[in-house]
Amino acid sequence: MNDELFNLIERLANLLRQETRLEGQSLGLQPIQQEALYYLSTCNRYSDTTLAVTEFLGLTKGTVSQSLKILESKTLIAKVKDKKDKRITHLKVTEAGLEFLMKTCPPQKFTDAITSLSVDEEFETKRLLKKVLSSYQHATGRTAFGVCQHCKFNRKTSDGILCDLTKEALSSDDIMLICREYVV
Amino acid sequence: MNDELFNLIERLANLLRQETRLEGQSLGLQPIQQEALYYLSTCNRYSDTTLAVTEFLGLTKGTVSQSLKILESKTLIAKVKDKKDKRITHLKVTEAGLEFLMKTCPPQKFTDAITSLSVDEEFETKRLLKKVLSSYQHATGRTAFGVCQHCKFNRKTSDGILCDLTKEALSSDDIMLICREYVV
DNA sequence: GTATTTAGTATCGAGTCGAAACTAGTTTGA
DNA sequence: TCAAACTAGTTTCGACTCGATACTAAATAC
Repeated sequence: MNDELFNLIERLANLLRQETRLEGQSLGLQPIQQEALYYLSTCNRYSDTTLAVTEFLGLTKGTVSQSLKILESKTLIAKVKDKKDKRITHLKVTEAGLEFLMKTCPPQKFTDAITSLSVDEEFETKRLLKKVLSSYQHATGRTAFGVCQHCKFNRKTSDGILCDLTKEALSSDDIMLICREYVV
Repeated sequence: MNDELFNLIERLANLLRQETRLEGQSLGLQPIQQEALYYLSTCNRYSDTTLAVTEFLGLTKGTVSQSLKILESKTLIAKVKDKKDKRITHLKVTEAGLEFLMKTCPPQKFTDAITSLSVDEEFETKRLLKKVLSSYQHATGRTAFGVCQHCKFNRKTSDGILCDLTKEALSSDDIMLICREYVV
């Protein structure tokens, strides 16, 4: 069976989606809305826009705009206009949004299931899946979405950490977040 | 980050879903319809019913009934009434259905991406994901859906292979398929 | 021989989705 | 400099997903 890996990922994703659907019922949140919320809690200030969410989820911007509108109406995120570029709206996860994520993400039973792996096995699983994801993203020509500190543009200077792309200073918290401009 | 593994699976699944959506356009097939079709091509005669598909995909039977109706209307599957139990309808993948799956499943770019793994790595990835899936299925109390020949009820006798649950004879092709009654 | 259970279908309303048309702000370049 | 091209985001449309609920028909229980 050459398609076993495909099958395994699909099935894990189906279970995950199902549990996510259940977890979202308390607030009336759909799985995709929770995914968007989760992404927004992990990304940096260059990547917290409608378009970045669109790229991350691999949907169209009209669709994503709808989902974000619902998240805003439930006050799980807040829209903040960009100071410099008035076209851009930053999406900030609110306290209520973070609280929801803390409770539900990742789903409890998934976390339980992971404990069946040893520490080494868990590490190895992550490493292997990262490799597959990276190749797959490359094959589909999609934005990579990596962690800031591992990016080509991330530069440590005597004054602190700098993004060579935006020429802005970055804090040690900043560089832990996901960036849509990530380049290996 | 404790939720890294969760994130990786979600992202792989999103990419997969996107490519599946694209592949399905030629026949106007939605991702979930393709998943049902694919499942039906891999399952045995005890597991090719609406209810089995429902359990496999983790949805409700009403929803699945709709998707299967569409697959039937496109003559990708055919409904065959069970001889013994007239409530049961078996869902058989047609030639056209198999042809579509051959072309599209698993998606080409995913298959390409897998080649970035060595043979050993691919084997190890499968082993680890199987372990996670198995634990996760157990945690959620879902049907296991395993391959017939590895099932507790599968018994090799001098006369051939037997299912101890249904007491029916199985062929060597039969025991390669997925069964909803699978028990470790 | 009625009551319960099981397999599957039909219908509803809320939400997802892509496509396309739209507004508004920014950049480009003659 | 200022119109054209581009970019970020929204709105609307129609097809589809999804769970919930109510339904039909057949099998089983007792």
